[in-house]
Amino acid sequence: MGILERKKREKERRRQQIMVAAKRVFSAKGLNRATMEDIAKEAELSPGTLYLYFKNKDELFFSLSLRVLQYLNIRLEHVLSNDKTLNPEQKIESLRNALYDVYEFDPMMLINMFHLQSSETLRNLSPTLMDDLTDLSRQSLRLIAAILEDEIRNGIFIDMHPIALADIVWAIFSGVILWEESKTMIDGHKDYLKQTLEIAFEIFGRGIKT
Amino acid sequence: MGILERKKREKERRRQQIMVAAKRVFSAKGLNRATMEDIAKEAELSPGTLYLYFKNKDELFFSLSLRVLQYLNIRLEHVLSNDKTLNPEQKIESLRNALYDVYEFDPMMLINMFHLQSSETLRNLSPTLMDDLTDLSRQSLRLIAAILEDEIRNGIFIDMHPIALADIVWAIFSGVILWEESKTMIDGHKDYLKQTLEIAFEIFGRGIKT
Amino acid sequence: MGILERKKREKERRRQQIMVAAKRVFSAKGLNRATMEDIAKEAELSPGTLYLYFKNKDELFFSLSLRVLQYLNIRLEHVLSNDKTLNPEQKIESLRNALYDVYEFDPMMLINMFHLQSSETLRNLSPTLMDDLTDLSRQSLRLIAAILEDEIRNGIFIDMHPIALADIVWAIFSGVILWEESKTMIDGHKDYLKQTLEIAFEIFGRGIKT
Amino acid sequence: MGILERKKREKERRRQQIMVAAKRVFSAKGLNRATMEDIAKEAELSPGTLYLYFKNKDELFFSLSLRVLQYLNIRLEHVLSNDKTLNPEQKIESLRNALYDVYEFDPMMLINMFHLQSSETLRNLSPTLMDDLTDLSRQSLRLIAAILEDEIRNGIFIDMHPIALADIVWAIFSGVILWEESKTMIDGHKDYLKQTLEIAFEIFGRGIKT
DNA sequence: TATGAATGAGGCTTCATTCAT
DNA sequence: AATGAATGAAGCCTCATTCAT
Repeated sequence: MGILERKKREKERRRQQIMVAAKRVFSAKGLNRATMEDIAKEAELSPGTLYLYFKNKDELFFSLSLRVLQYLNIRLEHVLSNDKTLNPEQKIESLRNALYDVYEFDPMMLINMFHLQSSETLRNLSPTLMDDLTDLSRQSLRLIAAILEDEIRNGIFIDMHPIALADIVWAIFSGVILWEESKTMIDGHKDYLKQTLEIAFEIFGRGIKT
Repeated sequence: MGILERKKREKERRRQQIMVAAKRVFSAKGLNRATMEDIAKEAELSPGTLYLYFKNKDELFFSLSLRVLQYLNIRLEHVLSNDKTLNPEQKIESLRNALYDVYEFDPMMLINMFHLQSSETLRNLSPTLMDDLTDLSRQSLRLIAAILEDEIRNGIFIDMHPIALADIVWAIFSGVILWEESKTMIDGHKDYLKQTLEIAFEIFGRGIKT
Repeated sequence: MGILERKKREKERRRQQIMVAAKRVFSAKGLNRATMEDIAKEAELSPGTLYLYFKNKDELFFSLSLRVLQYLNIRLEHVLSNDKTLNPEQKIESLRNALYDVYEFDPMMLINMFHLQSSETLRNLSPTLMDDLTDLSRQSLRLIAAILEDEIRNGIFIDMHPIALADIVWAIFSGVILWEESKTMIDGHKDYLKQTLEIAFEIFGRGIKT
Repeated sequence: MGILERKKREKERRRQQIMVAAKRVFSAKGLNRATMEDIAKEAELSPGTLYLYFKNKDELFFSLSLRVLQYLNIRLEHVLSNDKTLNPEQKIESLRNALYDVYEFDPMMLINMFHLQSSETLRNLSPTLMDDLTDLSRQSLRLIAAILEDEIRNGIFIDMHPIALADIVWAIFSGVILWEESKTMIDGHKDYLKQTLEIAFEIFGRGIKT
C-alpha cells in the first residue's frame, strides 16, 4: 500500500477531526451563531485550514447532516435485516429504538438538520452534496417503508402506500424531537423525550393496526 | 370620536403593513437571510421606519409568531366551546381541522416559528414579548389538553396526563408540517400535507382510544 | 404696542422654553448622546418645532453657551463697576465669587462649553452665532483684564500683560471646574469644588502679588 | 528567541500603527466625528482589521489615553526620584517641565482625555481598561502629592492635604492646556501655551510658599 | 499542507432633519 | 405655527473567505 493511500487516509482523518469540532460548535450555537473561527479553535486548527477540507461553511454543516443520515440508514438497514422474524409490535418497537439511537448519536445535529433542511435554502451547497443529501433522505424513507411493507401488504397495518406511512413515521419522529426541544423554552423540563417518543410510537403502533 | 382614535388606528394599520411585508420576506428567506432593508423595500418604506414600530429585527419576527399563536388559541377556544356535544372521533377531527386552519392561516410563519422557537435563542427579545410568547404557547397546550380531558377522565382515551397527550398532538402536528415542508427539497411534491395530517390524526385517533 | 411686538415676544418665550429643556438634556447626556427627540420631549414639543427656532442641533447647543457667556459678562461687569473701592485681595475675592456664581448658574453647560468649544469644531454653526460666541469670549477676557488692570499698572500685581493674566484666571477657573468634574470618575467625591476653587484662587491671589 | 517572539513583536507593531493613525484622526476630528473607517484609511488597513486589535472604538480611543497617562507617570516618577536634592522652587519647576513634556508628547490626546474622562461616560469600555485608566489617574495624583509632600510637611508650602495640592496642580495644568486650546477658536493664536504654563506655575509656586 | 492576519462586503441600527397635514 | 411620521445617510461592527508566507 502506497504513499498515496496513506495521504488519503490522513486527509480523511483530518476531515473527521474538523467535523467533530464543527458538530460540537454547531450544536452549541446553531448554524448562524457558530463562526468558522469557533470551529477552527475547537478543532485546534486555523480558519484557513477548514477551507482545505470543506468548500465553505454550509458545506461543512451539511456534511454533518450527511453523517447523521448515513448512520440512520445503517441502523434502518439493520432493523430491516433482522426484520423477518418479528411480529408487528416488535417491528414498530425496533423502528422506534433505531430512531431513538439516531437521536442519541447526535441529538443537536439531528435537530439542526430538521430545522435547516427545510427552511433557509442554502445557495452555496455544491450539487454533489445536495444530491447526496437528497439520495440519503429518500433512502431513509424507502427503508422505513420496506420495514413496514409486509404488514401493510398483509392487511395488518392500515391500508396506505408504504411511503406515506414512512412519511408519518418520520414526521412523528421529528415532531416529537423538535417539540421536546422547544419545550425547554417553555417549561424547563427536558429529558422526558424518550417517554414522549415511546408514547407517540405506542399510539402509532396501536393506530396503524386494523 | 376623534383624532386620537384615528391616529391609533392609522398606526396599527402601518404596523400591519410592515408585518405583512415582513411575513413575505421572512417566508421567502428565513429569519437570517432576510434583511431589514428587504423588508423595508417590500413594505415600500425606509429602513428607519421599521424601527418606529418594532424595536429590532427579532422583535419584528416574533411579533409575527405571536400573531399565529393568537390565532391558534382563538381556534382552539372555539373547538373547546363547541366541544360538549361531540363524540371522541369528532373531537379529534375538529382538533385536526383547527390545526390545519392555523397552518393555512400562515404556513411559513408557523414553520419559522417551529424552527426558531426551539433553536437559536434570541437575546434581543424584550421580556414582555418573550413572556407573551411563552404564555401563549402554554395556553395552547392547556387548551388542547382541555379539549381531550373529558375522554381521558372517562377512560375512553388511553390513560395519560392530559398535558402529555397535548404534547403528542402538538408534536405530531409540528412534525407533519415540518416534514412536509422539508420534503419539497427532496421530492418537489407539496400540498399533500393535508392528507398526511389526516392520516396522522387518523392514526392518532385510533391509537388513543382504548 | 402692536400685534407684531406680541408675536415677537411670544416667539422669544418659546425659544426660552426650548433652551431650558435643551439645557437639562444636554447636561444629563452631553452633546452627542442627547437627541433632538429627547429635547423635544423634555420641552413637550415635537421635534419639528425645534427647527422653527433653531437652525440645527449645534446651533441650539451653542445658543446655550451664549447664554452662559452673557451671564458671565454681566457678573464681571458688575464686579468691575464695584471695583474702584476694593483692595487687591477683595478684587480677587470678588472675581472668584463671580466666577463661582457663573458656575452655579449652569454648571453642566459651562462644562460642556469648555469641552466643546475647544475640540470638535462644529461645521453647522452659522457665522452669526459663531461671531457672537467669539465676541462674548473676548469680552469676558477683556473684563477680567480690566478688573485686574489697575493693580498691574500700579505694580501691585506681577508685571504681565493684563490679557495674559486674564488668561490665567480663566485657565485656572476652567481647570478647576473640569478637574473637579472628572474626579467623580476617580473618587466618587464631588461637591468640594468650591473649596478647590477657593484654594486655587488663594494661591492665585498670593502668587500674583509682588 | 524565535518565531513566537517575533509574532508578538509584529502584533505589537501593528497595534502601534493603528494607534498612531487613530491618534491623528481623533486629534483632527475628536472622538465622535472620527469614524472607524477614517482611522482604517489613515492606517492603510481595512476596518475589520482594527477590530483584531481593539474591541471597539471606545477601547481604541482610551488605549490612547492610557498611553498618555503611562508616559505621565513615568515622567512624574522620574521627577520624584531626582527630588531629594531640589529646593522648593526647583521642585515646582521640574514638575512644570514634566507636565509640559507630557503635553508635548501627545497634545491632542491629552486634551481629548481631559474632555472625555469627565463627560459622556462610555459604556463600551471593558472593565479592565476602565480600571487601568482609574488606577493610572490615581497614581498620577499620588505622585504629584509625593513630590510636594516634604515641603508641605516642613511648612514651606501652605498647609494643605497633599492630595488637595496635587488636585490644584492638576487643575491648573489641565485648565491652562484646555484654555489655550480653546482660544485658537477665538484668536487663532496658539503656541504660547508654554509661556502661559510657566506663568501659571510661577504664580502657583509663589502662592504655595508661606 | 497549514497558517492566521487581513479583508471588505454587508447587516443592523440611530437620529438629525424634512415636509405634508 | 405646530406636528410627528417618515426619511435615508452614515456609523459600528461581524465574519466568511482569501492569500502570502
